[in-house]
Amino acid sequence: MSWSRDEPRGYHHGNLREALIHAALELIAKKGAAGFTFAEAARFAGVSPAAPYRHFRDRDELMASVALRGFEQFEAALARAWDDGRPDAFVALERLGKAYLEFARTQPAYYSAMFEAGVPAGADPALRSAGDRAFAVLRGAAERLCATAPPGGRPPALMVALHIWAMAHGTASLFGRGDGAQRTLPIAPAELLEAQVLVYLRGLGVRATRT
Amino acid sequence: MSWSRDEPRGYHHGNLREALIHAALELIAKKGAAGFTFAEAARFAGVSPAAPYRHFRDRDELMASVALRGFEQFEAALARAWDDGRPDAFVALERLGKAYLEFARTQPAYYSAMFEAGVPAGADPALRSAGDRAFAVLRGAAERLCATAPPGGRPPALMVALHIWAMAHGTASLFGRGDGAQRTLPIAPAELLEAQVLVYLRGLGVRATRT
DNA sequence: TGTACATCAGTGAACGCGCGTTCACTGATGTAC
DNA sequence: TGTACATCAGTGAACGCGCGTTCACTGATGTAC
Repeated sequence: MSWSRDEPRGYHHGNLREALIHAALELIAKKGAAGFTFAEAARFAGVSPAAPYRHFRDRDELMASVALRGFEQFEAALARAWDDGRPDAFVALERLGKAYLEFARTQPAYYSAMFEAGVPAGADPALRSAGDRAFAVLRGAAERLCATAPPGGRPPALMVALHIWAMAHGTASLFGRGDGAQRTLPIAPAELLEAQVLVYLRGLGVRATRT
Repeated sequence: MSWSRDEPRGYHHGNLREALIHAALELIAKKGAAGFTFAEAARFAGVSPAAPYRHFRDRDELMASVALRGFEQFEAALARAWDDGRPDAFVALERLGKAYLEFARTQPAYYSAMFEAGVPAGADPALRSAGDRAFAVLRGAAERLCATAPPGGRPPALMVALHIWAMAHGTASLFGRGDGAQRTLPIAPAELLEAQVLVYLRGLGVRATRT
């Protein structure tokens, strides 16, 4: 980790924008999305309190950049897990669900910047489209699943995608966050989500090819 | 609304504790759980900044009281909707889902104090048990639903209750919050949740008696 | 290759502000007799 | 019924603090010639 202040550097930081985003992540992870200030991010990055203004209009813009970065990482993680539905859609979907929870658990700072910090999702077009791209992975998975249903009885893929999103997000934010303060369960969140999705798929009438 | 400062009053407020909780709600609703301060709550209630210390140790304790109150209201709303499973468990469950979303939509301040504001759910025993009582309504509903399944094929009620909670919470926090900043949908959140729960119940193998 | 200069990232000092918290106090309420 | 007194909710002034934001500045980088 080369973002903290102990690295020697010259007058110019070199990559302050990046460093501030990392500082924000670190601070959000440590103290929650609420307790993180512009000045503190500057201090963490080892620059004067005026320096961040060269890169972000204000705290909100920095927060939006964190959320944007988060959506990009999130999309990458989900796409990697989905792996274009290999070897089949059901196995891949299970990986997708696990990856969703894994992201929420290991990257709580990103996750709360994306979904909880009150960043206006619709306002910033870049942020919106990054969110859309992440959702597109779920959407693609839903389409593949729906295509396995008998013709005539195919559920609408968009609806299925939204349902899967709601199940994953609900499970993640109620039970699967990395930052403690959560309910304890007699079962791991990943298993809870997996069972839930299996029941749901059976209800949809698509057949899992798994044993 | 008799909690704001314009009401004349004597030296003693009479019900400052209550007024501060209402002030907190109002401010959370207006500016989010993050942007609400102890001093502002005092100002809103029309008392000096030192007065709240007679009733709450600090901002966190006030926040926890808001969450506690929220869980009580939430439990009442859910219990009212469930109405002990009348006329049958499936009709009552649909009402329950609608009531869940309705609460999240119309009481976003309570909802975020309960689930998002970082109030340590496990720490305060009163808070924890209020949360448990609210969950017990879902749990009871799940038991009634599971009882309609053929013996031998009954799913575990606790799991079903957690699944329903995750679906409702996921739908509410992604799509159904009253404070804007949310994704827009081609379908109302309540319908989305209803469809999701119906698919899920079919997957469980319990039969809806509805047409 | 060297020099002059434009650009711009980061400085550091300064400011006003509102917050959290404390303190000795004041005035209302209720209770003992 | 009236008086004395204990209790305690709320006052208001005060404090130190960190934040957000501005400003004229300084020093590093890179480019034109």
